Amino acid sequence: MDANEIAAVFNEIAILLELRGENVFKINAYRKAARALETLTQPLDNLIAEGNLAKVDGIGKALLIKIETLHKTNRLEELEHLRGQVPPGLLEMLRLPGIGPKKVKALYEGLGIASLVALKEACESDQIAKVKGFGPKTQVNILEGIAFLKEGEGRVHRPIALEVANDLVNRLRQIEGVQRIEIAGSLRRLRDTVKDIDIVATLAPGVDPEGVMDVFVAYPQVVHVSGRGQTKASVVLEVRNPMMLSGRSRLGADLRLVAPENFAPALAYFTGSKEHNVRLRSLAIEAGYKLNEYALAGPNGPLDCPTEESIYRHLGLAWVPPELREMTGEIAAADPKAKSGLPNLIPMGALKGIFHNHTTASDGNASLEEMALAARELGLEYFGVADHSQSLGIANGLTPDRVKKQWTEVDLLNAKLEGVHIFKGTEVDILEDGSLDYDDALLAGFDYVVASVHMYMNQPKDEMTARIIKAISHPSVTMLGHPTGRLLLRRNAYAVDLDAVLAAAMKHQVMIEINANPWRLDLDWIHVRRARELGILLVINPDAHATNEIANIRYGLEVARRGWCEAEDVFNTRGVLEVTKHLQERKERKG
DNA sequence: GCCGTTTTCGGCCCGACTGTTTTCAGTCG
Repeated sequence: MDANEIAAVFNEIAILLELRGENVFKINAYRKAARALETLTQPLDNLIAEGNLAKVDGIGKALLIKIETLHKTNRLEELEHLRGQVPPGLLEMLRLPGIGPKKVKALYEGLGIASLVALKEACESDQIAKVKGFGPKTQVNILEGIAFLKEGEGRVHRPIALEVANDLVNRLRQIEGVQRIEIAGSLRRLRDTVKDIDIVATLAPGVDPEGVMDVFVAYPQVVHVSGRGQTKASVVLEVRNPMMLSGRSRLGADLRLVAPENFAPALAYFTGSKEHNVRLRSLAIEAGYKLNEYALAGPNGPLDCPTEESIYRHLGLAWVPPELREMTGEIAAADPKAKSGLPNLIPMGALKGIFHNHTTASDGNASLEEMALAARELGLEYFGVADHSQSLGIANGLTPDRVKKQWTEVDLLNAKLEGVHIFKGTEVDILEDGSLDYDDALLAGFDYVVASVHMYMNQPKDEMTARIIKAISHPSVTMLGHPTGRLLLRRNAYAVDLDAVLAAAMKHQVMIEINANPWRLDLDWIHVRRARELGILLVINPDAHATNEIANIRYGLEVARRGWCEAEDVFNTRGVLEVTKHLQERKERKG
């Protein structure tokens, strides 16, 4: 097993121990070790070979032996023993918001409930409220939680699906006779979560499709083959998913084999969205054609469509990038006669720096220097440090004294490092009443200020809205961090009137963050688009807590593209000189 | 289970919310 797989085992052990009511500090030790494994700076093999694993913080004698056992044998007796003692249904119950190990244990021991299905029935027949420690409110919350989980069921975050899809496609591409092969579907449209993987491929004439299908269904992560024919096969994959308590998730994958001349129509068809396709088909009919997954055909047979561009061209349209095919105005914009055409989308490598990042000073796991160097390594010109502010004790937020020490450190590093400039920032907490977690004098000393909500997320909508607007009205605030607080497939956005917030951001010339953490992606694309239309400047930030999280900016760029952004809509496409000038002028103006 | 110029036991980021109680346990970040 590699480090990530062992980390998943430790996380699973932690959950199982929790359900058994074990010592919480022991449980935390497993979690801490898992996190350490996930963020190793050296390969696990080397650490073991050189006997340096025990030097890693959080890994002691007992866990060292377990790591070595798992690494060597892929098995751990303790895990199997624990799995045998805890009904698997308890793990899914833990996914309910507001339900933790103690409550699950109480329900299991009190009513014998060991699955979400049984729990739902017990709620509906009013049994739960009778258990000690539970009441009518909890019963309602459980039912709402079950409904929420259902909604997200079967969807996985983009990086998880993308990793396995790329691997699968690379494997299929190596088969002799496979000519063109592409990922289609929502993955190609850059959606933040996906339900399944769609792959379209063509074979050279005379190649037997069976051989390709054999490889597809024999892919190691396939756990179920739900269909298999000459042109289409469907499987269910089991993939590693750190977001799930079990560490695993299932998602479907479809492979479609088409004749070479049908490739472009098939790719377009299976890319979707369904609504976009429906509109394209009706345009085809208006033009006297017929469009389906095989061809765009006229009265005299199929038209030559070797590329997607040619299909759109036959319909009198410019090619629409897949990420815009959501039937939100893209077809009208693709008309050459349209007043405003399709956007010139921000290129994937367009960012020159980042602003929202953490270091070991708060809750990051790399030093300021390590983070800045990692940014430089990725070709960025500047790195903004924005550690948490003092009230966020859980994240080791910085007191004013520690802020000033960090400023000194920044100055020293800027004198020393070449090729990367460090900006002094903070992720200051927006307190319950909308005031900020540092005084005005200190705030004025930063190059820029990211303001974010981390506490009191359950405020009523009008209070939350007023709170955020008050915060971004503060003259020192440069950008609003993760504006809605959502966690994809995990937690909904908090109640907030986002349009009112955007209007205030516009008024006060505050930037809005696209948080590129792939588990957040907050602001979402639809609101990115709205912000852009209002003329609000956006900023893409990784919210990195480790050096390897800086590369997450790609997911933020994808959201920006889905939100129709061009390079000029995003602040950090600007170079270090321009950014410095902008931040300075802004401070002088707001003074 | 980890960690230690507190060195082999006794701590382990901790404050606030929610829903249940009638002073608090469980959950969350």
